Amino acid sequence: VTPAEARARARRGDGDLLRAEILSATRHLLAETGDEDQVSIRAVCNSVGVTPPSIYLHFADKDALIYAVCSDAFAAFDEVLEACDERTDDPLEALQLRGHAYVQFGVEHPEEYRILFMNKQARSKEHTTELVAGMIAFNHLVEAVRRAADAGAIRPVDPVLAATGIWTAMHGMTSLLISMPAFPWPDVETLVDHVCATQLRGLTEGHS
Amino acid sequence: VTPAEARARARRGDGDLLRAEILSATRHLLAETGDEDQVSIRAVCNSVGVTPPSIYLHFADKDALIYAVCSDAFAAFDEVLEACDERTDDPLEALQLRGHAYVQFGVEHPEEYRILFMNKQARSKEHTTELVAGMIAFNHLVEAVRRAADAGAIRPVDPVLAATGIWTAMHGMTSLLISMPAFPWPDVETLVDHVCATQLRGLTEGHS
DNA sequence: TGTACATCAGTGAACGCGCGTTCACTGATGTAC
DNA sequence: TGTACATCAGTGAACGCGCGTTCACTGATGTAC
Repeated sequence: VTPAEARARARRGDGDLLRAEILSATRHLLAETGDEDQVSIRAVCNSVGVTPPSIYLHFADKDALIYAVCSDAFAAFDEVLEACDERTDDPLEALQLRGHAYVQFGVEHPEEYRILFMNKQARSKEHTTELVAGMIAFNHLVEAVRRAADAGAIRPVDPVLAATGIWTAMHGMTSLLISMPAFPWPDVETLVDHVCATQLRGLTEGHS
Repeated sequence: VTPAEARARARRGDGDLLRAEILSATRHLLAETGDEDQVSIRAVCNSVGVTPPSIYLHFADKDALIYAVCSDAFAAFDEVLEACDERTDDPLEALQLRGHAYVQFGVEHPEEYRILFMNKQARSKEHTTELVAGMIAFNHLVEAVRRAADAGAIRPVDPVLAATGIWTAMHGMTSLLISMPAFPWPDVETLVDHVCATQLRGLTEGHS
């Protein structure tokens, strides 16, 4: 990736520069290889142009490195989703926009998405922190659903249950698009439109 | 697991007995550890009470072993889903039953489900075969949707698109229940009911 | 202005580990004569 | 009925690999006097 030689040693107070470079290289490796298993300490070092032990000057261990990447990704994800609320005044349309943005983010950052949501087991110690970040994003969706319910746009269902349903439906498309690229998918936009529309129609039916 | 000593060498024509034992041990290891990465050739051998090279008398390589397990799981999965059609005459209820059965299978066989649908990359050469098995199961769902449409139970949507939507919605619940056990899930039955009902109501709306 | 010294950002080499796989073999089982 | 032999189910030991991590170190950078 990055030529392994380019890097010069940082100046005295600038040790943290390497930290940023390591994070960026890890992100790029994840995106390029599309496989968390290929993102080894050694591969990251090689791409930064540095030796393995130097990682440990900046991260406690490999988990801490991966976690830092994911935590950034989670924040970016939540930001993208929250931005949807600014793009419309119609709470129903806002939910639809969120759906599209969700799937799009996953498809564009498949390996980060995989780590965030398709991970096996927990990322041990940091697990709780990661879950908290996830709960914040999830609660934003619950609020968006509540706004739709308050506006009378959908039936007065339990917003948490409805949000869970919407989330799982969006995740289903996203994760399968990532995992099974060989499946004869319909056009992605068409699929997302259909699922969002069906989901929202199902939440609206019997009402206004 | 199985005591590593119990096994006696097979009789002359009974070499295939070991094959069955290996498959069964692999399945149990997957279920118990809940982690494909922990299912190594060595772990399987240890659990069967046999040495590593003997695996290669029965399987070309590790991929072939894992593939054999998955292929069995896929067949069992499809069978469970198809059985739902026998349990009712109402095509809409049949779809609902399929949904419940789908999620239940995944939750009860998380690691097989993970390998079948949450796998990273393809399982190389066998990939095509696996995809074919998946397509057969998927086409069964398409037919179930078509029956519902023909009976007038849902709007005359494109059955492939509708089936894809249903599949992704069921997969979304299943895979997240597997990946994120720490999330404060609502009662699983309630969730599945809600998502199935919403999905089907969305497909019915505007129609009878 | 010059020099001794502490600090800091990294390095080089090695550790132990478990993995999939291969190779030459062993020894019980059944068969041919 | 007895024995030589081919076959088959497995073994024991080793291979090379890449991994995360640790340890003692180096040498440039800045600071104190």
